[in-house]
Amino acid sequence: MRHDDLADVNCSVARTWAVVGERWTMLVLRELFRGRRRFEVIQDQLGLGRSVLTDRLRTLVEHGVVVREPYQDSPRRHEYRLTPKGEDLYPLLVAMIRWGDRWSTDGDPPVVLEHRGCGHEVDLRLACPACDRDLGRRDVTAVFAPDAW
Amino acid sequence: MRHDDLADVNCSVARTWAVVGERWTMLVLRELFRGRRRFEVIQDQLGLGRSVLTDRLRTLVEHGVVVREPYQDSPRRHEYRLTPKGEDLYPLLVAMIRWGDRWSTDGDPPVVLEHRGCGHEVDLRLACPACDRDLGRRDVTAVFAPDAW
DNA sequence: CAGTATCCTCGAGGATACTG
DNA sequence: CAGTATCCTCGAGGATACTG
Repeated sequence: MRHDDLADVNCSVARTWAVVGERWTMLVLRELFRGRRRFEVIQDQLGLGRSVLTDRLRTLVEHGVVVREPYQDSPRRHEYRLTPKGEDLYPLLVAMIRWGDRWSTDGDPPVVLEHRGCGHEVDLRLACPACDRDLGRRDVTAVFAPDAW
Repeated sequence: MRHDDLADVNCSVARTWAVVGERWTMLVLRELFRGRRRFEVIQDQLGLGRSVLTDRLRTLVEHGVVVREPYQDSPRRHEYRLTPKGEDLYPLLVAMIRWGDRWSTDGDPPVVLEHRGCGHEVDLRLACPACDRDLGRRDVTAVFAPDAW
């Protein structure tokens, strides 16, 4: 199965993977969440190939996760910003950061996500909006559609 | 940068990516979370190459995410199960499923995660354990270590 | 600065046959 | 059943030069 074919599969994991699963994509998104919006800044920070960055950004724009907008004329310059669909990837990014922080073996975590002001480390929780209760993994059932992969 | 080099970088996103970022890995984990533990079952379900599955499982074992355990003798057979470190990837999987469900354009979502019994769709929330409050993205500050990438 | 174009290499993964 | 071994192809990404 090719990478692009993942988008056509009836599986939420695979479809999300089709958008964010290519190499560098999550790192590019990390930069965008940090507020970095310029091609050159992101390329400098990550050190990936220029043509790769061009491709990743174009893919993100195609999927509606990022918009490319001019911020000056003559010469025309563009910047990249997250759409609401892109902002909604924040929990996914947080899940990755939290897991990496929790299980990386050596020393201090590279980044801590703090509740602004309060200073405590934020948590990611499974909850039921109806019962207004936190849930564990065993409290959750996955209900598959008949044609789900 | 090669895939394996991501593990050595001081970035929680990159380190997590070093474990789960290869193609098929998240799908293999999905199968394990569904309770499928046999090589043949997973290979049949996903249709990936046998040698690829061998490699992905070995990598997961090396990272301590999965254990390989005998479940019968003569002939010796093994099965794969998540360790606590692996179980802790559940929020990441849920984040992917929720995003895919929310933003995939066509028709019914392939899978819905329900609160067992209650039947409502579960939610993934950012919270502060100290204040016991739900947080939005703007309530969170990322504090980077001096040598963070 | 913000890209695009081109070239090159290496590795990823599919297919298949084989083993205990 | 649960893998390993081998072969082959294609694509991913690095490096570099070029453009407006």
